[in-house]
Amino acid sequence: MAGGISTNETLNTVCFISTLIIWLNMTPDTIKVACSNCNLRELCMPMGFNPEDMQKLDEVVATRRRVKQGGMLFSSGDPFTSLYAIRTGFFKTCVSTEDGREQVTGFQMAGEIIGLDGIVSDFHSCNAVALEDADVCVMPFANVEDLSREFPVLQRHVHKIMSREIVRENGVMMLLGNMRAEERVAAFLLNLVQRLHARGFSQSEMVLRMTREEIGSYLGLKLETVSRTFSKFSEDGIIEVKQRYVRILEPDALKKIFNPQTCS
Amino acid sequence: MAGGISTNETLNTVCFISTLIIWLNMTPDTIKVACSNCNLRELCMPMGFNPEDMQKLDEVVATRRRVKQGGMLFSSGDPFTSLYAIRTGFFKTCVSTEDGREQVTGFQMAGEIIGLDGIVSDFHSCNAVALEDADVCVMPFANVEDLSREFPVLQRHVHKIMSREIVRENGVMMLLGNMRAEERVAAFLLNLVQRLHARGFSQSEMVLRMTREEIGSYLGLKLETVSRTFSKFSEDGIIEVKQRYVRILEPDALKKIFNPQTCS
DNA sequence: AATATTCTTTGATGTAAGTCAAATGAGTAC
DNA sequence: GTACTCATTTGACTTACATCAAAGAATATT
Repeated sequence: MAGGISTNETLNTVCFISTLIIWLNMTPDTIKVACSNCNLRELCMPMGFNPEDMQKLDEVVATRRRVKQGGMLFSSGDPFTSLYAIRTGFFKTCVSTEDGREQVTGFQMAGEIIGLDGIVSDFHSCNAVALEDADVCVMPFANVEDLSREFPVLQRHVHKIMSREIVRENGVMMLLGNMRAEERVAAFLLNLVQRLHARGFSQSEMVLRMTREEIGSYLGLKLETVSRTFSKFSEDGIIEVKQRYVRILEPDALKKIFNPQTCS
Repeated sequence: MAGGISTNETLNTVCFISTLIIWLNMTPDTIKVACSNCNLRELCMPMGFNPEDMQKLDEVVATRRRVKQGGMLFSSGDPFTSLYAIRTGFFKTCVSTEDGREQVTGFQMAGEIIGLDGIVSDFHSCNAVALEDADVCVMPFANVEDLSREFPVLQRHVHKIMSREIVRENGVMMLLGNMRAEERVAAFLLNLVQRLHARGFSQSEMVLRMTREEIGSYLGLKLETVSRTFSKFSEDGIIEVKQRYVRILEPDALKKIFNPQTCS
């Protein structure tokens, strides 16, 4: 596999309306609480169900939950009960040591599943913090397991989600263990814009939802190093940066920094 | 959670005979190919089955496979078919970039499961290399999924194994992103000896199965730094090192280096 | 037993990223 | 509009670890 964060994850087309809903940040009340008519379905649920099975699948989601910016969806030590599918908003997950050092372990956006860390011990081992106002589907894990036994395609889907997280973390280990600052930052930007693009957003522009310090924590760098690397890329004409706004001017140059081999 | 690699994973007692079997490196022919009378059962299988269910569970394992030292159990790009339960031997898993940089993502020993990386894409994304002659149980993933639907306790077990791997990797991210060389090496030694102890080996002595370079790759350090850190710990009277042999003289000192808070 | 090979240790030196510090810019509360 | 606060940028300097190099052990090969 390509080292670091995968930059060629493919995804079924996400229809325009779901993009609109994300942009307009519609309140959950305006949308029926059911996977069967959720526009993010293809992101967090398996595909290829007949209508009646799809309705049974709606039982996975018990409720919705809103989390304000800065709020915690769950914290380290909380009893584990549910997985969460992000409908809108943006999260970070992080672990911390007793002496207060924090490591961001991931950034999650619409359609992604969080809470998998809690399964092994029945307690969460990391914090999930909303970096903007968010809306999640609460999926009690007991429901997930019950329905997984009934629907092999859901079972397979759950396994794939967990495996994908393992593979993603392998990539982060490669980043942290082997790559230089510029490679890490390039990989981070490419991965983020790729995931946003898969959700119907621009493939060249984005507004970062996290601080330089949070990016640095994720990448094993200090915030000053992240800032300097952004400035460097900007001076080289590879990206345009204005605070949280980032535009990728030369995607190939970024890919080349991240992985010199696969680019001409 | 404590940052880095967990150092207090508990485990049901592993009976003396399994230890003996590992030590004597008995050939698989001498042992019936069945989980129901496997001495490592409590490490890789769920507990609390009645005898008839246990026999059905034997169907998970299709065959055994031997891997010589230096041999590959699977490589990046191989089609994914099975998970593997290690019976004897010691593995490393690693990912690599096109330009040849390698990142060791884990070291696995008897009773541990490898191959989870292949589920998401139906292809393996890492290499599993035997660091000593090894013997594994081949568990076709189709069998695992079929039986998981039948036995909720197996389903839960599979989920826990995957979640455990995610949590372990979170800890490694903390190590790589936040910790200094001494902390990383201390965490590594404590984690390794703890897992060996859970398998009936000494809680203070071990013979490393990997090179300094492999340890360094796992910890995001160069082999010289690993060697120097070992020498430093040795000079400080914390450990005794003779090549691959390591004896922990002051476990509390090691714990204190890894995590200053939780020790007096 | 001799030789080659691979692994480990140790020293000398280099450097990428960290640390410290100060200025600037954005966002928010009053 | 002014005063805070918090995030970001940039510069000057430091440092932990990497790199380069060479010698010494252990293991494998002949």
